[in-house]
Formats: sequence, structure tokens, C-alpha cells
Amino acid sequence: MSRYSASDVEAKWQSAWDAAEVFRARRDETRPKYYVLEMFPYPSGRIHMGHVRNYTMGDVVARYKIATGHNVLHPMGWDAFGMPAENAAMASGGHPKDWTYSNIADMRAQMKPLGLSIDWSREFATCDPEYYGQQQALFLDFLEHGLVYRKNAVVNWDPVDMTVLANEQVIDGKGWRSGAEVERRELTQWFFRISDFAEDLLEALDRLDNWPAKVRLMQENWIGKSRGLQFAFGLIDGPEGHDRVEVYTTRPDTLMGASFVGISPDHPLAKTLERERADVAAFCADARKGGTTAEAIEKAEKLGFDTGLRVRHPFDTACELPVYIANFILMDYGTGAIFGCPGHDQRDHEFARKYDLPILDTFLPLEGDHDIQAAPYVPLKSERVRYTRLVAGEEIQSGEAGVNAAIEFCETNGVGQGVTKFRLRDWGLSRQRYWGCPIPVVHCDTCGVVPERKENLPIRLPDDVTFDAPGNPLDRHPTWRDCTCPRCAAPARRETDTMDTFVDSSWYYARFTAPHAATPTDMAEAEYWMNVDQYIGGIEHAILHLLYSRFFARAMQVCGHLPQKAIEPFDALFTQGMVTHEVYYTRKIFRREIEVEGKTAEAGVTQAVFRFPEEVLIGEYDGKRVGVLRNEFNESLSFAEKYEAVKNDDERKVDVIPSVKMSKSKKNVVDPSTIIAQYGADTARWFVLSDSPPERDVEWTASGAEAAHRHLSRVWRIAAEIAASDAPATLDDDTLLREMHKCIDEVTKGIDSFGFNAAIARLYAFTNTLAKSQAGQGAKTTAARALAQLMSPMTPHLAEDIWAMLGGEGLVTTAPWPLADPEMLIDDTVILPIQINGKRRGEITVPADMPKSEVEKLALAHNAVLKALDGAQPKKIIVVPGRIVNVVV
RNA sequence: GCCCAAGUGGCGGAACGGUAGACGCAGCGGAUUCAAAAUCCGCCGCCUUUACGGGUGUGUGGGUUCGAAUCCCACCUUGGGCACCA
Repeated sequence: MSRYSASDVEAKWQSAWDAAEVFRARRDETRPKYYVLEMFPYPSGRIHMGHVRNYTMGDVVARYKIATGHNVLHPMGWDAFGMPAENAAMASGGHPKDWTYSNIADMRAQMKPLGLSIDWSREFATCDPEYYGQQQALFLDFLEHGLVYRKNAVVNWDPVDMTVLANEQVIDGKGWRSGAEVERRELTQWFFRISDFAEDLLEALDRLDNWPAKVRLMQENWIGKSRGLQFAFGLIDGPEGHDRVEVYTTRPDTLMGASFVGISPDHPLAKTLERERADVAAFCADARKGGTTAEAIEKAEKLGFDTGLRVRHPFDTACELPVYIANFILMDYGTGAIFGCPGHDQRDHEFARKYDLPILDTFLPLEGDHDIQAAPYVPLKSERVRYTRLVAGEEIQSGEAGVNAAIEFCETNGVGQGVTKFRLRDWGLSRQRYWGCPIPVVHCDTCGVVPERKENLPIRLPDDVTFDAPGNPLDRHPTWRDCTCPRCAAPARRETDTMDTFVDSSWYYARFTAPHAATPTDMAEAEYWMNVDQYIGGIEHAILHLLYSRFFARAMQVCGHLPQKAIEPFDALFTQGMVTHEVYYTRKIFRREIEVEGKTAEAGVTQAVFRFPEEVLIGEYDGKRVGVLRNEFNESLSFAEKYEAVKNDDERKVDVIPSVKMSKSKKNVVDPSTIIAQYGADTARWFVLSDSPPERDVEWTASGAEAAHRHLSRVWRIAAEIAASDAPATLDDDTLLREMHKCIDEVTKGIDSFGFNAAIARLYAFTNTLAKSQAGQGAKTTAARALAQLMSPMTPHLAEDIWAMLGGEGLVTTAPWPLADPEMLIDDTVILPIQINGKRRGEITVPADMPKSEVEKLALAHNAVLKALDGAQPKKIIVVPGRIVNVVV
């Protein structure tokens, strides 16, 4: 009998699947459809273990659904636009297009050996003109339906690279590439009206029952609905055109504690003053410096500028409040203006102390006192308080009721109205980048901004561009910008901004239903295949990608590109954990002469040098995981001997940091291609699914991979032995077959509920049972075939091979999923543990259907019970049939 | 600061309110072998006991229950999300 050879087995069955076109998805109204999708990869050039885990999970679902009679759509594509391609072009002089397509070819070649059940005929990359042309068509439709518009917006501007930076690209207030101080600059940009859908996007979350609660909560917080009061302060002697300042507040009950009004440097009033007064202009210019990132904001000092203007308090016209321009007030939340209540807000309190403004309380704790001058009093949401300066309502209320009463009071007295605001802002999609989808509009001197004609799509990116200068290559292209106005035919200029790459991934799931349609989607195909039944990806996309996709599904529906039922495109979402690995490092010590108080001394600067797993040999020494460099030693030495030789040498001993996400910079990566070459794809697939629950991180270990491979070889060997044996007809078939049905039942439930690790544990146990079974040839063959079927979603190549060995009909991939016989799940006799006062003291074996009274009698006759009762009567006996007996004494 | 989740052997982790630790890793012992690899068999929470057994045990403290890893309350720790949001 030969041995299990993964490479032969895997190549053989992949060809068999290709030949039979088993993964080709075609519309078929006679079968229920099932659309399973993993978040498509960015073509960085190499696949990593995270990809393997993600696609394996999707593959398990897809293959299981095929076996249960579904018409499965399981596509793959490439999220191919984006900065890394441009960076590579700048660094090495190539073209982003070549870089991207060559990476795609490499990654496809690494992915195919995994044996995924993908319909490769539907593959596309978002940088294919066919795809982004349809995206441009979508943009034009959105424009026509008022779903996208142009406005001025404040952005992070890198003055050296002459480009807009995403918040993530601003580090310590400086551009990540140029190192230049980032400015806040106002640019005219395109925006999707996602905020128009805020209420619906929020409300619909409740119906996404098969999404993780965590993701729904994160989206809820991101959308950030709040209820408050919007009203105006009358401005005294303001500049022309300014007689009031509109303010939004979620705490109108603190209105009587107002001691100043603050406006954003970008507020219209501030801008008017800026034009008239140099001091205001100077302050505003200063305030606009610095990025818009969280860090930049955190560090920035809170500054105010007293404009000298005053407003009247709406409830006390004698009370006049100063108007400050403050650098911490955002123009794009609320009205860009606030009233400051130092008594009940930490930030306002600091501001008041700094600029010597009055600090007033409007309520105090129900019991006790609070020194409002020393610190603001900020009660918990549910905390009841004692109002001291009433806007309205009861003197004692909990926070929310107080706010509602205040809104009602203000409304009835003609001071503003209750409004609902969202944190969610419109989605700015303009990027001053080359490697993205061109925004299909034209700028005409007479007609203004004019949409491109659909028949001119796709507006293709030019290939002849250079990356040797900063800024957008499209801007400096000699001819690409030149065009004629679609409206008046006069010479005009193309928009050179491209779309945010999040746009590309916001509708790819829909495009997969008809990847080559002449319109963005084919409604008949979309009607059949949508929604995605199961979407699988990383938690890092919990907010933006998923929110944008939900918006796009709505917007596409408005434009007639998706059916009504696809308003929520992903029926079920699963967020899988990462693949982690230990980090290994040695040290490099730099010795330097330094001068301390006039004397020279030598100082060592230590730097960690990360090492790849294959560079080191790891073992245990003194109870700690440590290592040595692999090639430094004679193989005959024991690990302890090797380690002792280097343990006092910092530059040669290897230290181990506990497992973290695999990353190239830490060198704690294991290349899937290496593993596939060494053990085969099935081993990699089996390993990433076992051990940890799929939503949690899994630690890749060499010993774990070894064990996975050992197990698969064992399964193959057991199957081969059964196939070759001619054992007598029946010995103990019943035990094995019952075990088989239980295994079918549990593995099926495991796969159905994403309990892959539990399903795999069950398969291990069943393999052990099968290996030791005394059953006859027929039962063993039946059981081994069931094992092949149950393993086929996880290790499809191995499963095909043993299925064929055992005389299974056709491909195991398309064989109908085995059904558990309910009768075989119930045992004739059961072992009942006997508890005395809740502690296990013994057990009895009884027929499963024994009546309670009989079980009681048997339990009371048990030695341990007799001993515990010592002749007394039990207080109580609880018999849970098939489970347990508890005697209370 | 606000919101959320999770704490179980040396490790990853199982466990509809019903025998805690399935399954795997690591470890230990044995068989096979000239030897090794591979394979097979057994042991494996902690304390105690030669053994049978007994005690104890799911972050900490309380509660509900015949019975709690699981439900409730408080606390501790770790992880995640959000945050000049008015």
C-alpha cells in the first residue's frame, strides 16, 4: 500500500473538478440558490495565512451548500485600485497597472492550489476598464438622482506632495511620505449623500439578525443619532448679513448655565470677520493649521479668540454672552456653533477658566453638594438631579427626561425646535490620485460641471503617465484632460480626481451576479442571485466597507440597478479572526562613546533584529520558550546544549514574543505556498479551521501544522486499509454505525453554525472510533465514506481520494450530504450520574426509556446513596431522564 | 471619558442550567525496531493517598437554583470600538 501524497492527490482532483466544471454557477430555477462571498483581496502580490483562513471558511460553506443541493455562487475578484501600486511605481519606476496585474497573476497562481470551489469564470479586477466603466455609469446615475454632489470640504493637504491625505496617512501632523507639516485646506470635492440614509441605515440594523451584534453596534455608534434642540442667539450689532447665531445642543436643560458662544473658524460669521479684521484672520489661519486626525486634535491646545461681539440669551435678554472663535469647534457637526456651559462640561470648564468666564450651575446632585468652580458637574445619563436654574419642568428629573422637558418648553416658548442629528457625515469620494476610477465629469467654461455621456464610458486612465514628480499624474498629462463639453461641444477639461477605492468595493458583490453585463448589473441575474447569503471577512471592515456597501445597495436600488429585496445586500455576515504567530528576535548592539559630565563612557544601544520562523530553532529552557539560530550548530547537539552555548550572548540567543498578527515587519509570517509545498493544501485548510473558534484568532504553530498533516495521513491510511481489507461481514456494526450517525449530526450542526473547530474535534473523535472499530467490512466502508463526505468541505482533495478508494459514486463534492438517522442518535441504554446534594457520587446504567420511578428506586439502592442517607429518608429526588439523578439528603 | 466583549489545565480550546476539561498541542511511560523515522498502546487539572478513595477546582466576592463555567448583582483584569460630536 502506498502512502498519502498530498501533491499528487491535490493536483489530480483539482483537474477532475475543472473537467466537470462543478463550480460553474449558472442560473437554475429548479434549485435553491446560495451566494457565498469572502471579502475580495487587495493584490499585494502574495497571499498570506489570513487569506487562507478567510477563503477556507467560505469554501467550507460553499461546498457544504453544494452537497445539500444548492446552486452555489462562489466568486473571486481583486480590489485592485489604490495607493500601494502608485507607491511601487514611484519607488521602482514601473507602471501601477503592470504591477497590479502581475500581482494578480501571482496571487491567483498561489490561490488555485488551495482547491477552492470558485467559479473563476466570473473573476474581475476593479481596475479593469470594464468594471470601472460601469462604476462611472453608476456615478452618473447617482448624480442624476441627487445621490452625489459637489461641495467645499476641509481636507488634510500635503503641501510638498501636493495631494490630499487620508487621516491614516497623517502621522504626528506630518505627511507620511513627505514629512511636511499637513495643512487643512478647503477643496471642492464630490460627496455621496450617505447621510440622507442615516435613519434607514440605523433602523435597518435591527433586522440584520445574522450579523454579529458587535458589528451592528459599531455601525450604530458610527451613525451616532442624537436628539437635541436647535435655536438661535440674537447677535448684537453683528456685521451685515449676520443677526443671529444658530446653535445645536443635546443639553438644552443647561441653557441657563450658558456663559459664552463659540463658533468654528470655518463658520460664516468667522469668515466675514476674517475678511474685515487682520487679528481674526491671523487666528483663523493658525487654527486651520494641523491635521484633522484624532491625534492632531488630541494634542492641539484649545484656543479661543474673543471677537468682541455679543449675543442675547433667548430667555434673559438682559444677559449678554461673548462670542468666541474656537479651534475645537467643527463646522461639519451641528451648526458649527455651540453655547458653552462650563458648569456641566469638562471642555467648556477649562475654556472658561482660561478666558475667565463665569461658571454657573443649572443643576446639582440630588444629595450632597458639588463645587462647580473647581470641576464641572457631569451626571450619568440616568442620574436624577436637582435643578437650580430651571429651563423647564420638574425640579428633580433624570437626565433624559430633563432634556426632553427642556426641548418641549423651548418649543412652546418659540425658542428653537427639537431636532435629530447624526454623527454620520457625507462620504467624500474625491482623491487626487492616478490609480483609481476617474470621476466621469467635465469642466466647461460656459456650462460648468457637466456629466460625461454614458456612450463615452469608460473614461479610461491613460497609460502614458509619469510618477517622477509629486502631485496627480493626471493633472500634468499633456492631453488627457482635454475634451469637449458634452453639452455645448466647446473645448473643456476632464476632472482629474479619481474615486476613493472604497467605492470599488461597495458594489462588487452585485457585479459578480453578472460580471460582464453591459450595464452595472443585469436585473434578472441580480434578482436570481442576490442577496449574498453568507459574507465572510475581517472585523476591520466592520464599519466603513459594510456601511458603504449598505448605502450603495440602497442607492443602486433607487437607480434601478438592484431589486428591492437587495436593500440589505448581505443576509448573514461572519467576521473571522486573524492568524497569529510568535515573534522571534535577536539583538544587535551598537557600542558608542558618549560623554557624561566631562567623562567619556561607552554606551550600548540595543536594537531588536526580527527573525523568520525558519531561521530559528525554538525549544524550552528553564521553563521559558527561547531559541537559537538554526544554522549555527552541529545537529547532533541537544537543544539545551545549543542554547547554553549562546545564552549569555545577546546577539546570538533568540527571544520569543507571544503570538501577534502575522506581519512582514515582524517577520512572523508563514507563507501558505511553503506550507502547501510541504504538506499540501488540505493540511493548511484543516489547520486554520481547527483549534480556535473561527471568530477568534488562531495561532499558527509548526507543531500544529505537523499534527494536522499527521492526522490527514492517518485518515488516508485508515481508509486505504478498509478499502483493501476483506474482513468478515459483521462483528459489531451497531456501535460504529450509531457513532457515525451521531458524528453526521454533530458535524452538520457544527458547519451550519460556523462551529468549524468543534466539527473538526468531532471528526478526530470519529476517526479514532473507526480506527479501533471491530465492525465488519460493510459497516466500516459505510462509516469511512461518511467520514470522507463530512471532511470534504474542509479537506476536499483528501476526501475525493478516499471516496474514490472506497468505491463512492462520482465525486464526493457533488454527492448528496449524508443524513443522520434520528433513531440511531438515541442509545438503548444510558449511564446516569448519581449526585448527592449536587455532587457526583456514582453512576447507574439503565435502559433509556426506564420510567422515573424505576430510576429513583435504582438510585436509592446505590451504595453511595445508602451511605449518605444512613437510614434516613431523602428530602427530594430529581430525575432528569437521560441526564442525571440528584438526591437531596 | 463613553460603549461593547471576554476571563476554563503548561497551551489552543469543549461543554441545550445536569458527569467540567471533549478534541488537539506539549509532556510522561510502554510496544515495535539492530537503531532511528514512521506507527501503535497507555497516562496526563491541582492537593492528598502505596492503592481504593477523599478534598478542591472554570478571574474575585455575593445571589438565584435540587444542581451554575453557563443566569443575576458588584468588583478586578485583558481585548476591542468610539471620542474636541456640542
